[in-house]
Amino acid sequence: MRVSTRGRYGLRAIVDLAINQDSGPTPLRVVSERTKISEQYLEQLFTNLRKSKIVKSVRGAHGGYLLNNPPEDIAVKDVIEALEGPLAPSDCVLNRVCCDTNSDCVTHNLWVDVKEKIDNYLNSISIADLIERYHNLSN
Amino acid sequence: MRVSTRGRYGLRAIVDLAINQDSGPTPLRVVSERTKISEQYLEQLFTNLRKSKIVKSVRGAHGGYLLNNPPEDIAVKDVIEALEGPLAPSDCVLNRVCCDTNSDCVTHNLWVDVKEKIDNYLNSISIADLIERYHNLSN
DNA sequence: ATAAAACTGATTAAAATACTCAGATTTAAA
DNA sequence: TTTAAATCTGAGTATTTTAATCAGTTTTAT
Repeated sequence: MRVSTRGRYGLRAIVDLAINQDSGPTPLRVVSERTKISEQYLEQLFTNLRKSKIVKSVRGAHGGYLLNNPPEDIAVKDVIEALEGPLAPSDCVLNRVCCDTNSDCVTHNLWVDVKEKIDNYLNSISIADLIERYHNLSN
Repeated sequence: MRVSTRGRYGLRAIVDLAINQDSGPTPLRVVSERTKISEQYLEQLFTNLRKSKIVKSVRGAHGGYLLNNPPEDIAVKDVIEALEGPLAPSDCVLNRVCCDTNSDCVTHNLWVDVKEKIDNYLNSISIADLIERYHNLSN
């Protein structure tokens, strides 16, 4: 039940962008320095984030990435799904094929419910929430 | 965010045992026939289930496995943890090392909270619940 | 004795993950 | 108009994890 590095690193990168969004587009070189995530891996992740409209890019010199929406309007779930696809504790949650018994599976609805719980929670937390909660800890 | 086949198969096997618990110890050969899970893979899984006291074994001819507690008292979480270890969306939930930035990580508490949500839910559902809900569907 | 079963530990094949590499394209600024 | 900084693209690779098998040994009812 792990979230892969794609999702975890990508989320940290988006938080980094959010914290520094006032100073114009941020190049991945800078995100990489601050987060210690390799620039080339970030490039791969940002391809997905751009296609999912989480970020927009500015090409060429002095370019970089910007959040497409204010941090309050970006849910953690949006970021994770952009990078990993739909969350599924079991494949059967997506394709309905649970097991090889040719009967309805006793555990199918459990996995559907688990997905729903996680989806709801990750959808209820925004990037702004993450940053705010983090700041409150230091008080 | 997937539960591996260990957890998913193991859970189905435990449900199978629960449904047939009145007829004495069930050999894995029979569980294998009913669930279509390979007997050898089941053996591997039941080693963990026995060590975690979810099941008890009866060795020798006419032996097999029995649930160690009534299905009402076995939580789905117990079974999954026996087979996969503690659930952790990110390793940092278990070992506290989140990222390479040498500062507290903005996302750490998110993963702690996600673990807690899933743990609580899986702990609230018993094997008896699974079976009951399944039967209610067929009405 | 024999057969049925649990038990043990090693090994292997396949899939997923976590990256890196080698460039091509775009664009601000010197 | 060259240069450098950046995004963009698609492939390639090494590692790790997962899923499963294999080859036995031990226990016990009949």
